[in-house]
Amino acid sequence: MKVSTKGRYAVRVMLDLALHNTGEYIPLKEIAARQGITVKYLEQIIGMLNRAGFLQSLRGNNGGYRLTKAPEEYTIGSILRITEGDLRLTPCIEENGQECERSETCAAMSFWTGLDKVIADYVESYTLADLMKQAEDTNWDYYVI
Amino acid sequence: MKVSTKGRYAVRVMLDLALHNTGEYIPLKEIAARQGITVKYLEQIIGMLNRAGFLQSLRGNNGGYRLTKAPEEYTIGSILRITEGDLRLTPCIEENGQECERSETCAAMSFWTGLDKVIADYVESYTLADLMKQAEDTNWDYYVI
DNA sequence: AGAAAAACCTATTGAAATAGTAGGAATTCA
DNA sequence: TGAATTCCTACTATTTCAATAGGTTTTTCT
Repeated sequence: MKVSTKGRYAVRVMLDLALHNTGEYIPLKEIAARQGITVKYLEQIIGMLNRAGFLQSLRGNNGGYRLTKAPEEYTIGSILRITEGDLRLTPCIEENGQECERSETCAAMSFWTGLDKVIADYVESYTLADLMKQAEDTNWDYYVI
Repeated sequence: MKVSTKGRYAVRVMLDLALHNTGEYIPLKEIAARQGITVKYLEQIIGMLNRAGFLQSLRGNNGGYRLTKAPEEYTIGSILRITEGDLRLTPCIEENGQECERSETCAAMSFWTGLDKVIADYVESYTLADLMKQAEDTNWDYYVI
């Protein structure tokens, strides 16, 4: 019952791109250095974000990545869902909408679906812009973020 | 990012004990049959709940388990924590209170700790008594719970 | 006393998920 | 052409998960 490194790193990468956004493409090498994560591992993660349309990329020399939208438009939930998949803690309801066979008689069903809802509501309530604000409120740029 | 079967089964076992509570000891065999889970696997799970003081047990013929407290006194969170351990989704703060090395500069820290808090608040807000009510509101006793 | 029924204990196992590593192909720019 | 980059996908080691398994101990009933 943990968020994987992929999910956490995805948030860090997106935040890094948001904080260092100049309109130019930012090479993964720079992000990896700032974040202390290998380029190779980040390639996989940023690849998922890119294929989801969250980023624009440019190959070759001077290539890299940049955001396609304003930071306010990325909820943390949407970022996590790219790498973690569905964020539900229980398989009461599958992604295809199919319910657990016990659902008719399951007294815990509403507890679990309620739990999934508070999580979903929370992660949707935060955006990249909120995290940027957090970063700017602290002395983030004196450190390696 | 899923609650394990141990956690989910623990809730079902506790609810089963609460719904079938007569003051007598209930053998695991009965619970296992109702829940469709093997006795052997449930032994491990109920053992954890028992060692945590959530149950009274009696060995030997006519032995079994029963609750030690009133259903209102068991939060679902407390049950889940027995089998799942700490319910935090991220290792920002360890169980021993030690913080992640990045915590000083981590802009996502308050996001993650806030997420853990909404989860903790939610799971503490539900008790076994609430689930019993859910069970009784539906036609639970016509089915095998 | 003896048999049966239950809790109790802990090792083992197979499968899946996690957290990367690795090697190279394709693209772009200078 | 060469360097820097993205892009793609296979592989691997470790850990976690979900049980299974094989017993030992305790208690009650006959």
